[in-house]
Amino acid sequence: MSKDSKPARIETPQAIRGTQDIFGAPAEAFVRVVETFERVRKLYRFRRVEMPVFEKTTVFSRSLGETTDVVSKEMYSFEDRGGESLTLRPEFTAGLARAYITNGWQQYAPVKLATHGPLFRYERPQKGRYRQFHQIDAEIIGAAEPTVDVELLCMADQLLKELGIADGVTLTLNTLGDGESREAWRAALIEYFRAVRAELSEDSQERLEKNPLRILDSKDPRDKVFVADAPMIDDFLSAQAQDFFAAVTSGLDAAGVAWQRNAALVRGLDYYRHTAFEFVTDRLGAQGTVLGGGRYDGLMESLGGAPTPAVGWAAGVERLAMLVADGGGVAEAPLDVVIAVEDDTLINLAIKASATLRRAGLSADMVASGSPRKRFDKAAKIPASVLLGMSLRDGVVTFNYRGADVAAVQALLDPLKA
RNA sequence: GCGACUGUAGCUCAGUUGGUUAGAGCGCCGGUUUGUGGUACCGGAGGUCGAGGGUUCGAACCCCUUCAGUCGCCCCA
Repeated sequence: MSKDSKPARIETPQAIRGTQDIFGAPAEAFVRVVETFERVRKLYRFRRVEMPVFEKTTVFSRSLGETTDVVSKEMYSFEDRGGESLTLRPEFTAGLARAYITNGWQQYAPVKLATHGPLFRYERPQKGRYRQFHQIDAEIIGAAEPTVDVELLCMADQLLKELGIADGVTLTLNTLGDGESREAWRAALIEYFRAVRAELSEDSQERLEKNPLRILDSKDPRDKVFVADAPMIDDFLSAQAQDFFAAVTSGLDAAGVAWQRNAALVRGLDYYRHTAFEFVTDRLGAQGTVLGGGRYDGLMESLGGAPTPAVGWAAGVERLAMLVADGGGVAEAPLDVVIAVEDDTLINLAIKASATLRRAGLSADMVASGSPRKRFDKAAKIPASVLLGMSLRDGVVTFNYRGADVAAVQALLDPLKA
């Protein structure tokens, strides 16, 4: 096309902020995470669920609490043509709870569920945080026993080990107690921090009103001074709550799952009870949590269902994939055979050879473009077990094999020359 | 929403106190070695220096605005 007849240049649309196009080694790491999750989840007999990526907004707003920042600013909500407010799912749990209720999954209770896929949050992107991101998710719904908390954590622990990233990751564990324990603790915390209010950071002064438990994991040194001596949940636990937590920790010990107590680990939402946990690392910058979850016995009621105990966790696939990639990574699988087509008259023969190899279960690719004399060198740069140069010499089709163990390939392809 | 840093070729990046026609490596295209060869050599295409405005005789470089990216804060279901 001449310069004169070139059409006016169209501006290429940009990708949406916070979305990613994953390709090559990072994509391999991504599927490694998902495939490992699928394998491990079957070992624990978690049942696969496929869920819609959007729900009525109320599914999330009721479960999260109408007034929180999370609901008001950080969800992708829109109206459909009928004027109904819909939201791209920002988490799995609420949708699974809705499905449990609307589909009558009580009949399967206690039921172990596993799913994975994209989630959407309207946030400023940074390392390990995207607007469209992906999680793997496991929930056990309809069981109140600490045994299932242990099983769920055990599965998470095995997953991280099988991904080969357990070394730099530690399980931090806490209990929020039952409803009364939690309320008593919360009241004590408010009283304690109110007394020193003026000396807290600006952010924490606001947290005192909106979300006092969050002061406990403030990063500001002005807050940390007081956090160290803040009331601990342990002083407010009922006997039953103590027993529950003891059963979880002793179960983890029995399963050989290492854990660390973190008395400052909290959840912002009111429906969380008892077990709360995060697997954390210092290798991902500010985003230290690799996998997190807890027991949410109060959630079902907030969606209009019968009181139903449940516990679950979710983990960011991108964050796990980054750890997998940092720890040696995952290369794209090398080819079995690469064919350099050094003469254009041999292209159909090469196509036939490729098809033969692939039908025999061998991966094959061919280099058939550009200067014929450079194709061999180009093919030689592609990692493959066998390199086959196809050329025409004095009118004779010549196959030249290089690499380790060419015999099997030769046996398949040499007959094609005739 | 706030802050810091960064935008130069398809990719990774140079580019001096502002001064001729903006460079390198890799990649891509073509050629040389008439060859059993992952090496080497020669040549070529490809850039409105993110965009817009300003200062200046002159801007990739200085100033303003804007867009985008990265990292952090807030938030973290």
